[in-house]
Amino acid sequence: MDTQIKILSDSITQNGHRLTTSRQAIIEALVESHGHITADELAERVRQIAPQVGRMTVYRTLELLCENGVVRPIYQGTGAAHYILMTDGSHHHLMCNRCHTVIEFDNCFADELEKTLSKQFEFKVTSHLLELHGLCSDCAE
Amino acid sequence: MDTQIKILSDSITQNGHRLTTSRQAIIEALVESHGHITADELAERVRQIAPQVGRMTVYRTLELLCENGVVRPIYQGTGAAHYILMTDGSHHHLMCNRCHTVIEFDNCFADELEKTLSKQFEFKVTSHLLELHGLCSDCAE
DNA sequence: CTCTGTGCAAAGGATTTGCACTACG
DNA sequence: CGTAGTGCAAATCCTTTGCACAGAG
Repeated sequence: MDTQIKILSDSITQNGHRLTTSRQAIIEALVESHGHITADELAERVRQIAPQVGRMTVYRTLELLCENGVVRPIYQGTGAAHYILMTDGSHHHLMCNRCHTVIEFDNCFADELEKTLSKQFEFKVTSHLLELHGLCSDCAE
Repeated sequence: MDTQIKILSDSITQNGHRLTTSRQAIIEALVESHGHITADELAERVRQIAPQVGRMTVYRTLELLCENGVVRPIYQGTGAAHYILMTDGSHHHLMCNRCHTVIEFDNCFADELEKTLSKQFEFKVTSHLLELHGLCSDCAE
């Protein structure tokens, strides 16, 4: 089984919720999309593998995954929330302030910082999101 | 003049836009709020110092400031976007996945990373947002 | 004067809620 | 069996748009 699917599924069962077939389909479609997707777009994808799943279930499942800290909604341009996967415990991207292009990158320098802050604020840190903002080469003219 | 107000104001004029009295009032109210505020809440505050300013102008000014990279909308809990100030070139906070409490902290370790990535992706990085996620002491039970 | 910015009202979307029904454990 | 989950439709809330007017340069 795909590691990400397992992490997302486990986050649901570990919090005392049921892993229904609808939720499984949603998780599967979400992982396949690699994130950066809106709830509606995800609902669309889910319908292709499980036509009976309604938009509402997608919204509610995403909310649940957000609570579990394995997914995070962000503003990417305008309008609807885009959901990104936090299953690796971190997510890093560059975002253009003008055209809202997103470029993901890998970097894991914040592990130590997580520990320090966990103690300082009595906060159980489980993941982080690092967004760098600026202008892409096109928008910088 | 307050440094943050100056940075926000300059971001408007430097991009060829006008610094009207409405925009000045919005910027002033935004800085006073210290960010983490919704557009509607900000409009409310603005009305207290400049009653003629409409909600629309607040939305449009915030959008402008986002384009300029000095403000960033984030999902903080549910519903409306919360706007945070990026006037220092960075913003760091902890956010609880359950109750959405936010704790800000200071840290500037990402400067070098900004330079590296700027070159690697031909991206003019001007600011960053680091969000650590997890559970606050209350929600961890 | 000209063109950007503003305000209103209405439109357009996205998200949430209420409720009866289904199905997992 | 009982409770958590689902789906629909409606409601609600947030954001955007169209347009005529005001104000800055």
